[in-house]
Amino acid sequence: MTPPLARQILNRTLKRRTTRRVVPLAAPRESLFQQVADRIGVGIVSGSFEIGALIPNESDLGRDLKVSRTAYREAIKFLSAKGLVEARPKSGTRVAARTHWNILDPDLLRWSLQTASSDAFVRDLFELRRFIEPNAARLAAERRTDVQLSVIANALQGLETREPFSASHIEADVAFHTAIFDASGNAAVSCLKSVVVTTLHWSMRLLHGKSRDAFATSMSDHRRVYEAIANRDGDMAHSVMTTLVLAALADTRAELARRQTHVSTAVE
Amino acid sequence: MTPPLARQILNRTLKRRTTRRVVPLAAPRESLFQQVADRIGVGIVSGSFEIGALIPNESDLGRDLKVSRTAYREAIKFLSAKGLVEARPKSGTRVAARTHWNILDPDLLRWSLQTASSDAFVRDLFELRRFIEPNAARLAAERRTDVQLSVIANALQGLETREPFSASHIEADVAFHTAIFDASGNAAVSCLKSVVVTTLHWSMRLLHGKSRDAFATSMSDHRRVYEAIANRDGDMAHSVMTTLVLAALADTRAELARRQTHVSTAVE
DNA sequence: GCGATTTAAAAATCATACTAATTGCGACAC
DNA sequence: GTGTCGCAATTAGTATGATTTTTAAATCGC
Repeated sequence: MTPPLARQILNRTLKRRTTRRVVPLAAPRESLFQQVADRIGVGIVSGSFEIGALIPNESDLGRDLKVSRTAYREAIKFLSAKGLVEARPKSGTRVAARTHWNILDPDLLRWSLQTASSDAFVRDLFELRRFIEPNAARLAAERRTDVQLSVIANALQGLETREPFSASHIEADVAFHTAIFDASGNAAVSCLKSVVVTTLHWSMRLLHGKSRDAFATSMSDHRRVYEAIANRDGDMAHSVMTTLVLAALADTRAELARRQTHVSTAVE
Repeated sequence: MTPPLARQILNRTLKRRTTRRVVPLAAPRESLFQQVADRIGVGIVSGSFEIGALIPNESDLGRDLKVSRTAYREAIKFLSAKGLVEARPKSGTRVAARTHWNILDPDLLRWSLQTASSDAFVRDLFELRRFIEPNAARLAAERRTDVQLSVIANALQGLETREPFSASHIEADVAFHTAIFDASGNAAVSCLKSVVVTTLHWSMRLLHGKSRDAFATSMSDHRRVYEAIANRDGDMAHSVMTTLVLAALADTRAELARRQTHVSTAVE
């Protein structure tokens, strides 16, 4: 008895195979296995596939999705590399326990971003960011090269000139924080930049257009971080970045709480 | 022109396919694709495959390893999920740039552990650990349940009763640090436990049998961390854990420097 | 030279056959 | 009834060949 819910979700929109495939206009043409991996990945992260649930077996799912076993299996291997699924002969392929998930993996974070994430997960990621990013800023202040500094400077300029809450603004924001991680000179710390990028996207989406004075404060904080790094003042960089992260967290949590209240009120 | 070095390395010991496969006595019988993934993974992490180097193409490598294209391709997908390789038609499958590697992935860390890691990488991981683990200890102190505390207590007892530098001692050490991450109540932070585990293994391997007084200090630090968590004293947990990590880093770096000196002297 | 077109190499996908491992059930003994 | 052993069914794993798609590079035309 395969879970009908899962199958429905998978079935919904995935492109059907045609002998001569229609070229989607100006689409990047993601590979087939990757579409399958994305779909199942999102399904798992979003909770449509419950923990321990069976993923429809190779022949069934393959037939439903109109993809060959090869594509299906490669998707599964891709997911198993991220700890999302575990396959065993006879028993089948199951969604692994959450503790096995490599939730800091960039793909997983991207999938999380696509789903309504739990409040707890948002908190966890912001908490981690708070532990990491101020230290990354300190390292950047201590170790940056001039070239790296100029990359940060460029991003800051973009941040200050772009229309607030526009797509190009968030792009500049991502570039700014990414540049700091790159300048930290620590490959392991740099790996966590995707955590920050994810929280940035959350914040922007939630706070879209709200609190223009909070926005102004944030801009001035960004500039002060830049200046600390330019002056090679590690302590200052650490301190200002801490302020910046805490402010972002506070705004985000406040907005989440507000929505939560609205929902509860609406329900009651 | 395929890189002969890489092929030699891959060729060396991988089990040859036989119609009726010899059962390796008491071996867990890793799947074939996983053996291939491990082998290539170690090859990449260790630097035997240089960045940007071509990995022998499907038919060539498959023939050399005596595995089917299926197994080879699934291994490649597994590795690409960790950002180690990138495949493109016509140009082939290449080792991705280091910045694309997900070096915090448990498998990657395991592979790194199997190879002589660069001094810089050891430093990076210890640095990250220093940023994370004290904060994890603080969270554990603030949020632990009684059950979680008892797990930490058990590990501590193991740590204090086992023979120093024995296999079961390092096992208890890993259990202690792991239990603290589990008690932090933050899934994202918990994901980084493998970083700590890796540094623990490095330390133990390097310091095997040396500095018995440093060892005694470390034991008393562990106990103080436990007590802080038991007393729900977050600041204390943070502070003692910082001391503990810094001491471990100092010991490890001193030993690395000593060996480095010896090598240089020998060479000159 | 520069852009459009062709070409070829390699990965991607499909289909199918076969192998191996694991689980679960049922027979059997106690 | 309870436990153990062995068989059979199910499912993932492996192998192989054919075909399609993608893309880098070479070629051609201007």
